Amino acid sequence: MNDATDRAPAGEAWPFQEARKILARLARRPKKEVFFETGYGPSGLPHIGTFGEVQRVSMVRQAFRDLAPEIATRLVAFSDDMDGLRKVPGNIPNQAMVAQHLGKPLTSIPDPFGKYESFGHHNNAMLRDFLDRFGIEYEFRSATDQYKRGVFDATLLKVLERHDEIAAVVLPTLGAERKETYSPILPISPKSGRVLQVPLVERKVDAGTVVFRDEDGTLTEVPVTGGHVKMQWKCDWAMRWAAFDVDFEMSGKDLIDSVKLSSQIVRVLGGEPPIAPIVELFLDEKGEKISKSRGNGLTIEEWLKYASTESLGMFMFHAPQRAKKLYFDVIPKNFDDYLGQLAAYREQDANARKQNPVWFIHQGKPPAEDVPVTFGLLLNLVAAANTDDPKVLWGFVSRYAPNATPEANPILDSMVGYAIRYYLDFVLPDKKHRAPTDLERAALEDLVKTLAALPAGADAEAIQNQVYEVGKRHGFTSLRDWFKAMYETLFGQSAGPRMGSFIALYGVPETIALVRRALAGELVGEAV
RNA sequence: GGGCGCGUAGCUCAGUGGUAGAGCGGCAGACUUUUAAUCUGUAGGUCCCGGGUUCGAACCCCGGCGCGCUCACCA
Repeated sequence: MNDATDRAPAGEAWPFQEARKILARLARRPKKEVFFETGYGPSGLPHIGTFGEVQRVSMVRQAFRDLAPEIATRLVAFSDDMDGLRKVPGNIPNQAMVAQHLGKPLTSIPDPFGKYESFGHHNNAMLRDFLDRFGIEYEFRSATDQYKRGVFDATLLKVLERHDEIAAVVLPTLGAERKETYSPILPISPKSGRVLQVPLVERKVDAGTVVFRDEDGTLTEVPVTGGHVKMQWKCDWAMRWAAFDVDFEMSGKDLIDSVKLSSQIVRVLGGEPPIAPIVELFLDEKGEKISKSRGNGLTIEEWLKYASTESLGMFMFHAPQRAKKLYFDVIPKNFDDYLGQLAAYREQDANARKQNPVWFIHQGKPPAEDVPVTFGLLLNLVAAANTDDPKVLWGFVSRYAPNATPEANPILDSMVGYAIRYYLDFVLPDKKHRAPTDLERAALEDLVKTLAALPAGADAEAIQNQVYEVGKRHGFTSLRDWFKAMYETLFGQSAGPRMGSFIALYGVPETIALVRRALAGELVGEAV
């Protein structure tokens, strides 16, 4: 139907390669709309892997829209909020209350935070807030809602009908103990509300019901439709694939076996598995898996504190099938890679642009801003300039890029903000002001007088000369020591900016005040 | 045990069949009447090993070696 599937140029960006697989799937199963799914477990808050998955899927969607603009697409963020709670998370309030509801669907447990209709609703809200921050276009669906509204009913009845075939697929993968009680259908107790992992006593295909022993031992019959049962999770996944006819869903390497199993199950249900690429996991600095509970690696909040969403997108774009270390040092590199690609984009033709990461990151519409300095340079600059004031930092930036302004260069302006946060968190804590020696004290007092005597509007060069003269007058063996003394007593660092430029930007009266504070001993021990 | 990934400069890594690269670090220099920054130049590789395919292989195939992750209970 579409010869696009036949031309997959070597070296083409991976989202296009995935999109072509979707086109091939469509050729086998023609339909009007393509369904992209990302799934979310109920436990825990969104993390960097969550973001990576949804952003990467968006990139494939972007490529697909380019290949087949006539076909509608839908990206569904699906929350498995009907899952029974197994253990109480350690990071929530009201643990005792939640503990009373173990085994129940998350949407049947009161919100321990007291804000939402249920714990599940709370987690869903967190997830949506999270996704909304990135401007990613998606549609949210709740498992509880979909089960109850009967969206899955037809497929659930098919599961009931083909129960034994599904069990035959799953059983060989289970341990001996679990085999005894296994059923892909988990009834929800009408009495306790808990999701039960119990053997089914009877399956009534015609009636669409199952019979099981409830927790109190009484034989109970419930329909498989309308949210009275929940599917065991691998089957749940497969059932969803079948019910929605999902075309594309990515997953981490830890789910390789689950993808295989669910693919088999979806075939039993008469469906076809989606294109389901496996991506590698994120590793920390030492090459170990990033885990929320261990708190290693980098969180998404940390990344976004020091760099932009787009730079994170750059990280996510590159080689998803490769394990990547995610720790602080990779941020500047990805930021600068992003800026480099953004600059290159403007010079590229239409074909080259579609291989450029920024085309995917910005959904085909990257900004046109010219960013004259790199993030790496800014990080150096902010440490050298020794300031947390954006105006001062901008002053230094202007020396490199005379025409840049915060208004005309919003990306650069945001970089200034990120650099300052970096300064506050990494540079400032290491600052240690020391008291001046007698020699230095005399020179600093001289500096105050000299600066005060300067004509109004003295430029950086003139100030620099005067600072230098002060050093000469006070017999430093090397003038290097004089400047070093100023950095150590005024800034708490052994290195600093060119003094003339700094004073011109920072202000002569302000500098005098700073020196006086150093002389009075007010800076010693500050900002540790 | 199964699966997946990785192995390229001192470090971190790009590089999917066509002259081995970048950043950082090193060294030398320029500029700045300090430093940092900036700029220029430069050194540094058995592309893990062995075979194969090819006119041509870091890249594709086969076989090794090494490192790491992951699954096997639950989701």
